[in-house]
Amino acid sequence: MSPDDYLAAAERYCEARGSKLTALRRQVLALVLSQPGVVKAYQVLADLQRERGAAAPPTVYRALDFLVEQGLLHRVDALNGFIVCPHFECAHEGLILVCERCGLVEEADATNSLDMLHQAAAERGFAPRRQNLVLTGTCKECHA
Amino acid sequence: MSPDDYLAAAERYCEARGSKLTALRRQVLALVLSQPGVVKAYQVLADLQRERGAAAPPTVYRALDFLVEQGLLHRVDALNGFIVCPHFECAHEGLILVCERCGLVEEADATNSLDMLHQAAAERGFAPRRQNLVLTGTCKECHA
DNA sequence: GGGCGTAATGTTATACAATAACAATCAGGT
DNA sequence: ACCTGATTGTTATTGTATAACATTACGCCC
Ligand SMILES: [Zn+2]
Ligand SMILES: [Zn+2]
Ligand SMILES: [Zn+2]
Ligand SMILES: [Zn+2]
Repeated sequence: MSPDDYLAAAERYCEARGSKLTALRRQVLALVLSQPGVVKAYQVLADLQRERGAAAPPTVYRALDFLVEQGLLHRVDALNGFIVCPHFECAHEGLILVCERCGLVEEADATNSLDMLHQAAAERGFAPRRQNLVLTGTCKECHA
Repeated sequence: MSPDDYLAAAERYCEARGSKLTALRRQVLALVLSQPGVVKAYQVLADLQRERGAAAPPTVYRALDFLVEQGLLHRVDALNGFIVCPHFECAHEGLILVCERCGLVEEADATNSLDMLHQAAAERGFAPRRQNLVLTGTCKECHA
């Protein structure tokens, strides 16, 4: 899906769920889309400053928080960064794979596998609400 | 296991695997042990400064990195913090449960469940080396 | 013991990440 | 026009982590 298509789909998605994808938020989303892999907040900030002239950290953090809230982005704690969710429409549980050789970051839809984890948590009386699962290793391309 | 017993076991463990648990590293480990739940680097730094008079961030970060490397601590990315591993002796895959009500952080040994995740990753040609898995929710005590 | 190489620690400075607090603006409803 | 709540702007600060280089401690060979 091209960035433009993604943006259009995101518009419709927010419209449908009653949240407002404002010009600023849309611009931030476009900036994230314009880069491959994981994107850092301060990188977005720098890009935004190039396009707008002035911007401060809260501006970009608020927009990123909104986008994560809507499910358009996922935050990757292990990297202090964000990735675009390729299938925000359908409810899903994310599993993030990080290649330590080439830096590739991809999202695997591992909904089934995660049931096991939730079960393991439930055995200890723990009720999970959200998750942040990262596997670090080597991707397909980088296998020695 | 008491902190003293833990420290003694850690000594033997490092000895056995040929790594050096120096006085500084041992002191940092003791400081982490002295606190419940998740511990932040700058908290350890403050404690260390109280005991030693002077210390800088690299000192505590290097010690923490060593302890994580040895498997005595786990880093919890989602919290920018560290927890003591209660069973560093046996190889295991960690799953960290974080209660958003009371702040409790515990480690569940979910080795079996994780096979599924690794399998999901393998299907994409990805070879996981290490992981950081966090579930956020409510613990047994905090269920409304 | 003296010299040597490596690992560990000390020191200073800086980079990177995130939020607090408050002001100004915008958009929709009455 | 007026009110209200959401969004954005602005300034300042706090928190997290590492770079770069100096110094010290330790094991080993001679
Ligand atoms: Zn996703
Ligand atoms: Zn790779
Ligand atoms: Zn553990
Ligand atoms: Zn709790």
